[in-house]
Formats: sequence, C-alpha cells, structure tokens
Amino acid sequence: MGLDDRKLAVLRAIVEDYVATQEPVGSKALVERHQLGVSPATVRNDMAVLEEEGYIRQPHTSAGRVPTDRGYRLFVDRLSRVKPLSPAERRAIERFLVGAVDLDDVVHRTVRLLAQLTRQVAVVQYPSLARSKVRHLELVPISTTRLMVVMIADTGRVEQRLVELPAPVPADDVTVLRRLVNEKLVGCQLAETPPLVQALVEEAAPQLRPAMTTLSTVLLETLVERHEERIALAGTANLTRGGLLDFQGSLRPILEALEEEVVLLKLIGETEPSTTRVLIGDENEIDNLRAASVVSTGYGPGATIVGGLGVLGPTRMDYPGTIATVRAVARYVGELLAQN
Amino acid sequence: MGLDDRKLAVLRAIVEDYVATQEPVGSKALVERHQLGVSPATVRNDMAVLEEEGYIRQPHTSAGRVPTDRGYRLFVDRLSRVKPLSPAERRAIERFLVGAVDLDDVVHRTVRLLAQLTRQVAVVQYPSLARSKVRHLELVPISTTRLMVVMIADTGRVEQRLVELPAPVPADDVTVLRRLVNEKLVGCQLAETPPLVQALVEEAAPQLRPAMTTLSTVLLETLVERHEERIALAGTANLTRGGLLDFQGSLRPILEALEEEVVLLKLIGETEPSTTRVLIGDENEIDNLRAASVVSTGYGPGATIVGGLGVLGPTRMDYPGTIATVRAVARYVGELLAQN
DNA sequence: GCTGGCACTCGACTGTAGCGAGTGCCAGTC
DNA sequence: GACTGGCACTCGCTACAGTCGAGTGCCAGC
Repeated sequence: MGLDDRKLAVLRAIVEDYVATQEPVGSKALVERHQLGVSPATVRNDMAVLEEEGYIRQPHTSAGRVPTDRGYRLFVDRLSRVKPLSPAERRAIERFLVGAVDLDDVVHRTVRLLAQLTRQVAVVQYPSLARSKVRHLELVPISTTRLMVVMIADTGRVEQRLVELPAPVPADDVTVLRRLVNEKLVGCQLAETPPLVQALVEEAAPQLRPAMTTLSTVLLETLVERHEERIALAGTANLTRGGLLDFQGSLRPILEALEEEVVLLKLIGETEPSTTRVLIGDENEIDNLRAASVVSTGYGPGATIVGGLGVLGPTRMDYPGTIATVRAVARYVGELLAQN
Repeated sequence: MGLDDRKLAVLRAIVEDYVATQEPVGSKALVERHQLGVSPATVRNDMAVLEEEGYIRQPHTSAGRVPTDRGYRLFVDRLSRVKPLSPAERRAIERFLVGAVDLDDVVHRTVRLLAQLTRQVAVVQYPSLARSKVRHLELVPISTTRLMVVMIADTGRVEQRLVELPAPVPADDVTVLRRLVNEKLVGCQLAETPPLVQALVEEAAPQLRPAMTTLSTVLLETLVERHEERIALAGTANLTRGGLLDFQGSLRPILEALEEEVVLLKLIGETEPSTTRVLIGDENEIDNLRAASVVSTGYGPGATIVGGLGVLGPTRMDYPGTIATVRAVARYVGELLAQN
C-alpha cells in the first residue's frame, strides 16, 4: 500500500488529464503537462504500482493508462478539492430560480438548470410527501359517490386522488368530513399520520363511518406509502456527449434505468445525511448503471431535508466541478423553499 | 409518372423488406421473397423508374435500394392497409388500462403501453385544458395574502397555482370569491372563459375587486393560454434499437427535441381532424426530427378530442402496425375517459 | 414488354507493412 | 536506495493492395 505523495500526485494528474482529454494518458505526456519534477521513467514505475493496486489500468498493452472506478474513488475522497463556483455560475443559478411561481415551476427550473450547468443528466425529486407536513386537505364532491381529495403540503406540493365512496354522501356530511380531517391532520408529518388517521375513523359519527373508512384508506395508501414520490428529469441529450466512448457503446441500459422512477428514487432519494453522495461506476447497485456515476445530495428549507437531487454521467466526469454545482443548486433551492 | 401496378408492388415489397431486415434490398432478393411473377431484370428496370421518380435511392452504387421519405409516403397513402391488431395485443391493451385509479394513472399507463406495443418512443398529451370544461374551482387560503387555486376539469385533470394577493383577504371573502367563480365558470370550456372572467371582475363587490383582479389574471394566464399543457413520455430506450443505423448515427438531436415540451405538443397536439396523422422524415417541421417519423392521433371521450397521443421512431418503421396500435390505444383511452 | 446475359462498379473484407505511442526492464548515476 | 536514460518490445492504428460478390445498367433476343 505504499502510496507516497508522488504516486498520489500521479494519480491525480492521470484523472485530471483523462477527464479533460478523454484519452488514455501516457507517462511522457504526463510529465510535460504537470510539474511532477521527475522523469517519465519514474512516472512509469509509479504507474506500475498504481496499476497493481487497482487504481488505473491499460486499455491495451501499448496504450496509456485510464483510471478505474477505484481510482476515481480515491481521487474524489483524497485528492480533489471542491471547486468554488465561478461568479458566472452563481449568477446563472440565481437568475434561473428567481421568478418561479410554483413548486412545479421550481422543480422544473432546477432540473434544467442542473442539467445545463453540469452538462449531464439531472434528476430532481419532488419534496417527499413522507417528509412534508399537511397544510390543508380539501374534499371536492365530484358526484354524490365520488370525492376528489386534494392534499396541499407545506412544501407547496399538491397531490390529488379520486375516491369512490361506498354509498352516497350528502354535501353537509362532506363539510363535516373536511373539518374533521383538517382538524386532525393539518400540521402533521405524513409519516406519522397512520395512527391519527386510524383514530379519525374510530371517532367519526356512525353515519360518517363508511365514508371515513374509505377516505382514510386512500389517504394511507396513496399519500403515505412512499409510492407517490415524483421525479423530474432533464438533459438526457447530454448522454450523447463524448460520442459512444462513455457508457461502453450503448445508451440503452442507461435510458432504460432513467425511465424507472423507482430506480431514480433509489439513486437520489436515499440521502439520509445531508452530505453529498458520490457513487462511482461499479459502486452503483443498479446493474444498468454500472458504467455511470451519480452525484447527489438532499435539499430542503433550512436544515431539514425534504427531497434529493443530483446528476448522472459517465464515470469519466469532472467530479470536483459537479459536486460543487450540485451542492450549490441544492442550497439555492433550499433557500427558495424556505421563503414560503 | 407511369407507375403501373407492378411498380407499386415493387415499391411495397422494397418497403416491407427494408423495414424487416434493415438492409438495402436488391432485385434478386426481391423476386425470391415476393411473388412478383417477373425476373430480376424486369424488377431492375422498375427500380430504375422508381428511383428516377424519387421513391427509392441507392446508398452506394453497388448496393440495393432503400425507400426515400417520399417512398414511405406513397407506401402509407396507397400501398398499405392498416393491420388489424392481434388478439394478444387487444388483451394487452385492456389489461393495461383497467385498474387505473386516476387521470395521472391513465396517462402514465397509456404512454407505457404505447411504448411497449410499438417498441418506439411514445408521447401522450394530458387532456388539454382549453378543450376541457370546468368541473370545480377550489380556493384554498395558504395565508392571508396567498391563495392556492385548484381547478378540476371534467376530464379529471387537476391543475393548481399559487396566487399572491395584493392585499390581505379575510376568510369570509374567500368563501364569497369561491362561490362567485364557481357559479360563473363551472361547466364552461376554458377556451371560452375570457369574457366570463372579465365579467367576474366587473361584477365583484368593491372590496373584492383587487383580489378578483389578480385571481382572474392568474386564471387567464396559466389556465387558458395553453401553456399549461402537459406531456408524458416513455420508451426513449427504444431509440437505441437498430444500433446507430437509424437516425444517422446520433441520438442527440432526437433526445434534445424530446425534452422540449413545445416541440412535442406541436408534434402530437395539432390533431384537428380526428384522423391519424403520419409525418415522415423531412415532412417534419422540426429540424432535429428530420430523420424520424411520427404517427399521432387525437383521443377523447366519445367524438370530442381532448388531447393527442402518438409515437416517434425511425422513418424505417412498421407503419401499418404502428398506425393500428396508435388508433386502438386512442380508442380505448377515449372509452376509459367516457366512463367518468 | 419481358428476359437472360454480360460487363462494370464499388463496398466489404483480408492480409501485409510501417509507424508510433507507450511500456517494462536494466544498467548506470547521484 | 531512488531516480534516470536508453533500449527492445508490444500492439493498436492507418494505409494500401487485392479479392470477392452483391447489385446494377444495358443490350440483344424472344
């Protein structure tokens, strides 16, 4: 494990050059472009060690070296410093996000912004319902046996669902139902509502029981049990940058994975701690994404996290820049949400 | 212009073979695989004429022939008969669409179904607000100066928007506002509301004027002026079928176009007559899609059209099959909507 | 008007050769 | 002991020549 400082410097130089040029880098080019202070031969020896340790590899015998997933990992963990954003980027972020009228609008602008700045595929999760609080529940009678339930969360998210009632319910009863559910649920995290919803059914007047029961089922089913998470996506065209070199020739698996909301949620939704997460190539649990890297983080008003956002690109990615951008965008979005 | 029956038969055979094999088709192979009743030499003469007329072309001098956009056009217009769906396909459609709980659900299932059946990129427009009628308008106070407007259309579509009021409005006034807008607008096509909304402002009591004015602005701006059209997309991974042969090597322009909602709307939204529309390659107005074909149609409950749906694929596409599928899916979705 | 035959074209494939980037190793130097 | 210069070697890439064959256009004949 003898990785002295110079070997690390060599690895860093290889990663930087390869990310920039997209071509395997050789010992000679390396000493020319970086001030390593040693000869190519020495670098070659270092490279041999790095290769033995699994940080770099040779595509063919007579080619230069390319970082492995493990090499990128070391680079991200120990060799790179998060790049500060350029003023232009800061301005772009601000300009892009002011003027958003809506949560939908915020999410769409954010995902486009992220795709544009990182020149990669961007993914933004809508504020998770499980982590939001109920601001208001509206019941709109569609017919005597049909009710539209509209839930407005404190994050600005609005979710609706049609309910088929077991028996006709008069308008007055709907008013009562509305008052009851609002009294009980407004201000609660959705994750902690199940017992409350249960209580609602039990406390309801007899003639409201059946309606309240189906209502509570719908509330629990569609709003609480994850499922209703939503995702916005942008920048898929960026996958075609770098020709077919990245992603080993086929975009198919990537595009397939991007169509599965469940997969995307797994990718960016699991941001328990508020730090930025970087998944490099093989570290990814989803087989289709073994050739890709994901940089993601959580966002939310203040310190609370209500959702995740991130980008997906080739393992050959500008990690420092991408990480910085993802963080910055998440912070701005958080501030925006906090203003509500 | 002397295109006798046999020449048309030759063109049909070329299109069918090319679509099936993805390889330029030669005269010999043609007579072997189709009962044309003449020799290859004769077919060659016919081919020469077809080429002169611009229906087919040769990729290189020593290769077989490939249909041009114009050739596909003739094929679609005069040489193909819409294939009846297989029973398996019918069953798939039914199975896929029953059990949809929601408009969102219907649209998502539809777009996935379409992508799966045609093995192409599917696009479904949500029922257009302009063509829907207002079923209910709900005003939910978020704070004294903020109102959430929720519009429920008869198609099941729900749209919401946050309104900043110029001055605080007490809860009682909100109730009045709610009653007023509902009395006036429920049951109207959104396209014809502008004068009604205008009238609302003028008839409002003086203290409600300012609130009603901003409210009406929002209604007109976000709900009426198309803008708020929504689109669902699926099957982008299907673009990678057929290697890089289709789409002349780069998916980039296609993917870019698919990210622009405006472009997609233009593509499938303009279905004035209720017939199926086929746009082949160059006929497409969007430059990025010059290498693609689009098959689209309108759908809606009964005879009214409330939105469009369709698929996008390479010009080398199974037109008869695709057209049949698109039509069938549109019909099923229409029936489903009619049930509400 | 159709057909068989024939000369021709040209892309695809194969094999060979030269080039050059890049390596590993080794002996020599500080 | 660590670094360096030198050297032989590997091997992918490119260019070039040659062959093959699918496919064509044309023409004379039925």
